[in-house]
Amino acid sequence: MTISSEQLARRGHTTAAQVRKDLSHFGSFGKRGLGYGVDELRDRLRIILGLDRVWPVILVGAGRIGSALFEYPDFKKRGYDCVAIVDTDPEKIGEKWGERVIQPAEELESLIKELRATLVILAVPASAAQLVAERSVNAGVRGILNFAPVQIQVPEGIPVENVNLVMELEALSFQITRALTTVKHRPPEGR
Amino acid sequence: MTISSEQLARRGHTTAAQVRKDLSHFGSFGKRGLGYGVDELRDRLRIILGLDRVWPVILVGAGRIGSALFEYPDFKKRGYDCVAIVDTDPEKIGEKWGERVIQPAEELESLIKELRATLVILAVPASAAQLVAERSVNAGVRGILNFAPVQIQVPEGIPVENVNLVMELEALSFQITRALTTVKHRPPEGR
DNA sequence: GCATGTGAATAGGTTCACAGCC
DNA sequence: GGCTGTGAACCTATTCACATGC
Repeated sequence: MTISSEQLARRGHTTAAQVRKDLSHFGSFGKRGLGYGVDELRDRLRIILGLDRVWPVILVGAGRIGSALFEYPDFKKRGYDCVAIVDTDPEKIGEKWGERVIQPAEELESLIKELRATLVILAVPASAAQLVAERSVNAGVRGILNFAPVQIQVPEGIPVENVNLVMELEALSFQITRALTTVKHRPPEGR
Repeated sequence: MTISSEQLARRGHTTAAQVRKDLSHFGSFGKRGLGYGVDELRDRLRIILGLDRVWPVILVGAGRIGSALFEYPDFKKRGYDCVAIVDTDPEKIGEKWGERVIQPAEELESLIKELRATLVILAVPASAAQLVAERSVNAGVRGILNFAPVQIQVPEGIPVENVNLVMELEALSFQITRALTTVKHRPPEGR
């Protein structure tokens, strides 16, 4: 089974040249005249993305966002293993989510170390995010997925990905507003 | 109260020159020798982002992601008004979330038209996302925030923002993996 | 004097177009 | 013949550096 850069481009809303350039950056694993072997491509990308191993993740914050994430269907399938959940709320501590029992937030550092967690998901209020991030990094975490609507400060070399609902909506309102303000289809100039 | 491009840059993890260039793209509203008036800057950005009006939003899917979004604290504050919630699950239809009653998904088109909704949030399974998107656009929606882990196809001119937990985690694993593979601090060459 | 706003210089990313290989 | 891989051309974005105006 094989797929061409052209077909990949259509699926990803991009161009064939772009697909080829991007892939070539990591080596050349297509077959000229044929395309890319789907299985080989999948396996190569798995390795490039670091998905050829299991990443132990700790979820901080057992609120609604936390539970939505925990239930996310592909989470485990894609190589991420939620090894612990912590929260500050005494009401929630001890509660069982699937296999996992919600633990007190004070345990964060020891859990990170014991379970060798490499990633944390911050599903906490904005006011708590910075402190939790610092504690996590000090305990040895290598990357942070931040759902709190604040820009957290971490040492260089620790990647942070931010997900912020309001900013996504703002991106939409901006584009819609701009479309209204701008000439619809600036005609190709001349001739 | 005034703030300099330098200060803004530090907060946004960027550079002063970048901040100035970006803002200058929309006009020049700083004071030389002083910086930017915080209030004026806020107001200008509100207008640029289209936040000087209320955007009626319909939430499609009353599962965990949907409820997390609905509870999101800044949602309303920032000018987004969730005017309706729909779901296909008969168990959920009729349930009350705050002021709103969950409505049957068949009503989607009529709700969009009646309530003049401009944005929809797709918090539905991947298998349903494309159809819901098409129905929404046909009914007049102007932008889509998609939480389903599929790339949806929409007519040109309809902005779509995607939020995909697994892809965010993959971005982290990629960066961590690459840091391990790459020279830590390629020394400045020469001398 | 100080920080903006902006051309000029630079770097980075995308598209073109075609040689190379299946 | 068909599609990849890749230099070269092109285009866009970032950085520099300084004239401008408070």
